[in-house]
Amino acid sequence: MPPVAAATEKKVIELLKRQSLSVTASRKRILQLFLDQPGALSHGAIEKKVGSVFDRVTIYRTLQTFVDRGLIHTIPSADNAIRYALCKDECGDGHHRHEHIHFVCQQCHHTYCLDEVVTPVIRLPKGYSPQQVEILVQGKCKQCTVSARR
Amino acid sequence: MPPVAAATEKKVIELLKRQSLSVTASRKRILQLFLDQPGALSHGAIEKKVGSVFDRVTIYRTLQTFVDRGLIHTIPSADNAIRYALCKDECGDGHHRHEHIHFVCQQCHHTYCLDEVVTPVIRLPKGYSPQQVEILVQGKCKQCTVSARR
DNA sequence: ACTAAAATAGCAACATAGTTGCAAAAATCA
DNA sequence: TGATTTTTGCAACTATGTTGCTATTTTAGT
Repeated sequence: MPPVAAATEKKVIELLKRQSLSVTASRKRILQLFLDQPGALSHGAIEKKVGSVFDRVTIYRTLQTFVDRGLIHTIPSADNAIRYALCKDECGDGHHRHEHIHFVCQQCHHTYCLDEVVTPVIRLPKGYSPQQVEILVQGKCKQCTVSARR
Repeated sequence: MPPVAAATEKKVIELLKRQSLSVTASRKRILQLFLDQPGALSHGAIEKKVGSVFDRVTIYRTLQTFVDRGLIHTIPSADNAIRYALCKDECGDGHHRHEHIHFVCQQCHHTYCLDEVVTPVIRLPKGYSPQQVEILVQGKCKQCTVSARR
């Protein structure tokens, strides 16, 4: 058995049905990509992984649908490439609840959701009404720190 | 006298010279844009403001130069449009020191640097070495909260 | 102030990212 | 299975960002 078990098709289909989404080849494939690895993916990365099996537009629309249904969430970035990552169960149709921070490795450029790190409460000046807080930490990830030590 | 005094050309030229940058029309104009208003600007917004006086490429390169010299900094976003804002004096050639958070208004889409709000220290799991922390708060800004009350 | 050297701007061409309308194909539901 | 609804693929388009090259401007030395 491989270290990271591949998501079974059954599981993927169940996830889609739970969101009352039609089960299509592109949705199955793209959702599986997210389940099979821990990090975040950009549209470009997905396009590379699935090759030319699906149209660019289909990928854009699939990602948008997943975001709308609360299956994945977007991660802001400083390099003009929006990344997407799986949501926890608390997210659903039309709403997202995320308390975790995002970590971007400056070496391997992977993006991680650090669920164990809770976003602190930010006190704003008068007049500003916060709705959502995004925390983006840049640095060196676990893997890259380890491999640098060798 | 207008409520917000326009940055004088003298001041702009001095700022550029302090960074040992050649004083050119585009640099003067773009730096002035930043000095004349409190918020952040995207490349697109700058392009609209300066009209077709300068080439798109020139604007890109000018912004990049300003970032390199520590005159302005980039603000990550969730909508794939990098914004730039003036730096404080502590930033310089090749390095940026920012402790403030960024606020994006979901109504008027302005981006503000809230210098009075200090970024909290984030404790990461083992293995992750943080280098820089970006905090992005979305919500309703002062202006929009006030005008909604009327 | 003039000139040579260095830096910058503009142009063209290209690459990537994202959107929209519409017709064809596929998925759902009865 | 067949009708209805949803999704896909295609074409075309807009926005965003980059690179190489040449012309122009700026700077610094005289």
